[in-house]
Amino acid sequence: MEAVGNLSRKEQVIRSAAELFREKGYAASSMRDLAQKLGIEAASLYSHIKSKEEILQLLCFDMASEFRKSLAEVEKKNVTASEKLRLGIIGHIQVMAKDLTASAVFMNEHRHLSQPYLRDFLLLRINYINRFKAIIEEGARMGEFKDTIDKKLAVMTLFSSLNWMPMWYDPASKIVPTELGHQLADMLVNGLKKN
Amino acid sequence: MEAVGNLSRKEQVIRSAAELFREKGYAASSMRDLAQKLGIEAASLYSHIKSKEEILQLLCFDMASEFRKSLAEVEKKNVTASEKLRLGIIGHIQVMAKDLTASAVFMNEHRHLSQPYLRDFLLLRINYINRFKAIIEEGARMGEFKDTIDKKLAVMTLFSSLNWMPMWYDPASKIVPTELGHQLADMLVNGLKKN
DNA sequence: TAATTAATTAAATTAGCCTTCGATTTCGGT
DNA sequence: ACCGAAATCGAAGGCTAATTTAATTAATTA
Repeated sequence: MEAVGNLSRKEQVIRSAAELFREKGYAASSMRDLAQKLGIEAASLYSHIKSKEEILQLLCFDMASEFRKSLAEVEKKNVTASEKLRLGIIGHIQVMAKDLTASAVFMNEHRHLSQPYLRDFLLLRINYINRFKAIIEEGARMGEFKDTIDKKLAVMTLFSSLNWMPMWYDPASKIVPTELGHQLADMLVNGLKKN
Repeated sequence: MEAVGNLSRKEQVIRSAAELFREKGYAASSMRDLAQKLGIEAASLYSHIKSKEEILQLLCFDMASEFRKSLAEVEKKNVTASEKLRLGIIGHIQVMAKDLTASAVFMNEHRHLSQPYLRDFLLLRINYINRFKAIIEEGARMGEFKDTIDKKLAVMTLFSSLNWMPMWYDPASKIVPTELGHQLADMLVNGLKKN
């Protein structure tokens, strides 16, 4: 078997699993459900993946890697904190938009990872959040943002807004991801700005 | 048995279940887990509740009812759209703060309701969202808010921010729910305002 | 064509699940 | 001390779960 058509069989399995996990949740999704989606028997899945959880691991850590790449690019730039925040938000949205299904799984199902994967995942996540928090703190120091606002509250509100996007955004909608990113950045960054 | 101490046995069951569902998710929580939390056998639970799902129903619809009550109060007031939105946000936060555990379950686990409960739940929810959307549209009409912003985007961003609060807010924190509501309302309403 | 590899399957394993049932214990009120 | 209701339990029924194993078919390579 080679990478026929577009997707290898393994990739097909993972993609179908992502859809299933998003719809029903990881714990409520059975390997039989998944097999049925692909028109094969549950046992056949195990030629392509090691376990149900391996699928979840691949989905979660691949998304995490994309997010980190995007943020690293933004951090390099030499711009104001407001602008850096804007770019970070737009980047985050674009990464999600590339795979809304995996994004939804990443966000809602990561807790079903077993140790030590769960711990690793949460460490990546807290690191990502803290880097956004650092940008907000810089903005406050530089006088761009109000300093009356609690920084943890600000960054958590930001991520809440971003992370729920895959739940309601319709890729067939008139508003394209880039435009969505800009509007979101407008709302969220302006909410932080002075005056 | 009467309403001894503070909580009836049934209320204890429901409260413990809420904690369990929040931690592990509904599908991954077993009735044995729940029984163990209470120091009894799984079979004993069925003297207090009809089924596992009944617990979820009670949690979800009780929260829904609280949210609706809060919003109805706000809608009565004769104030600007901005102020109405602020009050709506603060009310929503306060309802959640009264029971963070149930709020988290309400938000993340409602999809495991079976029909027709799921349908009813979603109808309540869309109604609630639309009433917030109406406030935002009023604000745009009255010139309080930018009209460049997509209304669906605005209201979804709002709810995303609000609904994730139970996931990160620490009730032992210095910032009290009322203050939290005010700060959140500041960030989110200012993000919508003109200029 | 023959050999090798990939993909699939049926069947079995092991384990857990929710729920029901009948019997038993607990306990406040009389 | 006794009654009745509430609470609990042990055992079992009936399912469904993830995964392993051994055997079979399909596809590719040489």
